[in-house]
Amino acid sequence: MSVTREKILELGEELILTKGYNGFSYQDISTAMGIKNAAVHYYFPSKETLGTSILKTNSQRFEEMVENMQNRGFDEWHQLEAFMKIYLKSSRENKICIIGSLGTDVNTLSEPMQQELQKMVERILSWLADTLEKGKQKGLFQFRIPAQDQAIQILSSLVAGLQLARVLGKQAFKSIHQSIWEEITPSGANSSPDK
Amino acid sequence: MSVTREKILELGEELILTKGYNGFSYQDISTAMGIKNAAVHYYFPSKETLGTSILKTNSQRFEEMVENMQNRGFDEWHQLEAFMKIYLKSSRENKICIIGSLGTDVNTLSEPMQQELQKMVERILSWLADTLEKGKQKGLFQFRIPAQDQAIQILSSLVAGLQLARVLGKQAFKSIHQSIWEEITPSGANSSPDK
DNA sequence: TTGATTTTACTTATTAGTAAGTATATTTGT
DNA sequence: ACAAATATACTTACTAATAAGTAAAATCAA
Repeated sequence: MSVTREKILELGEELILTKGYNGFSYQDISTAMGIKNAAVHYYFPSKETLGTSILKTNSQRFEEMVENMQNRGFDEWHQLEAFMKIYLKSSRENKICIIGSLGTDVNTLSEPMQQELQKMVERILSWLADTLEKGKQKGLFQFRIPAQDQAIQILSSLVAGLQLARVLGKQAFKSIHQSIWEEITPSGANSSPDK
Repeated sequence: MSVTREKILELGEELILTKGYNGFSYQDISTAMGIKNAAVHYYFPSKETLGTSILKTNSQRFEEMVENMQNRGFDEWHQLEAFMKIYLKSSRENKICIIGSLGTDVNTLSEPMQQELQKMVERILSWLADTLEKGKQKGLFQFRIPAQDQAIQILSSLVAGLQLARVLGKQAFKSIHQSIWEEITPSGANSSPDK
């Protein structure tokens, strides 16, 4: 597709992750790209269509990652590691997660955006629960509560971890990242999460 | 103080928790109260002063709650229960936590607001870590990681739990609430968190 | 009547969004 | 092959609405 369109999507996403959905405008995008705001409207007639497209792009990226990992035969441990690495990268870049960002603004979003967001979160959670369950059966993970609950628990920690880290400093996220890993990894053994 | 001022603070807080800081305007407040927007500016000359006041009110409320509980001789278990009940109430009312809300918008906030937010989060975390540590020594709680890390872990779960619940439904928060309690409560024993 | 409170009536800036025009490719009919 | 038609990718130049914020006048309460 158009390189301009892709750049707008990219920038729009970055703005959601740094300033929040209601904290950025088409002007932010157009001036950053050296184009006019009407050009942004050309590709995305309304902010809602942009927001929905950004959500769909995210879902697609997630789907591709999962498919790719499964094709390459990643075990559940390495799949979870890859998932958590996304959040580590966000922390490094001082960004939050799109779920946490839009979770704050959800009441101000259009129905289509709300539905797209819900679909995305449900899909991630179902993959996460599934991965945890399978990994547990293989002895890669340990946890006592139902896999679905453990999945919600982990996702929450990651999502708010990034938000807290922006207030308290990056160490806060590192602590959360480590705690998650220590909790579900069989007693202290295993190789460290980072290689 | 003035009842109008108090009402503005209350409404402003509610708007932050439902629509986000960048998702509400002075118009929202004034029309809801049946006054003119200039009247809101009379009490809070700028949105920043309103935001900062809301944060300070929150901190104060937290401080009063803690002091009150300690005066009444609440043990650590009941103190944590009371703290978590704040979040249960928010979930019931479909509100998120001010930390999560402003955590999303932090980059668009003025320095004074950012600092006030940081102070508040640090204070809550230090109380939580302290309460967890003391409770652990009394055998009320169990956990393996450092109390400070456990505190961050719990706060993150609560904060994002509310955000996820708004997308997925209230059951999501209940699951998180229960998971936290199950994790730090000595093996299944103890009375249920809700009475 | 004095001070606190609130309204009236603005301003300035920014927002999302649009209508109409333009330059450059790309396609199509002959 | 060449011109006409058309689609693509924008810009120019707006609008209507809303944002935060202000100055001055009016009202109210002691």
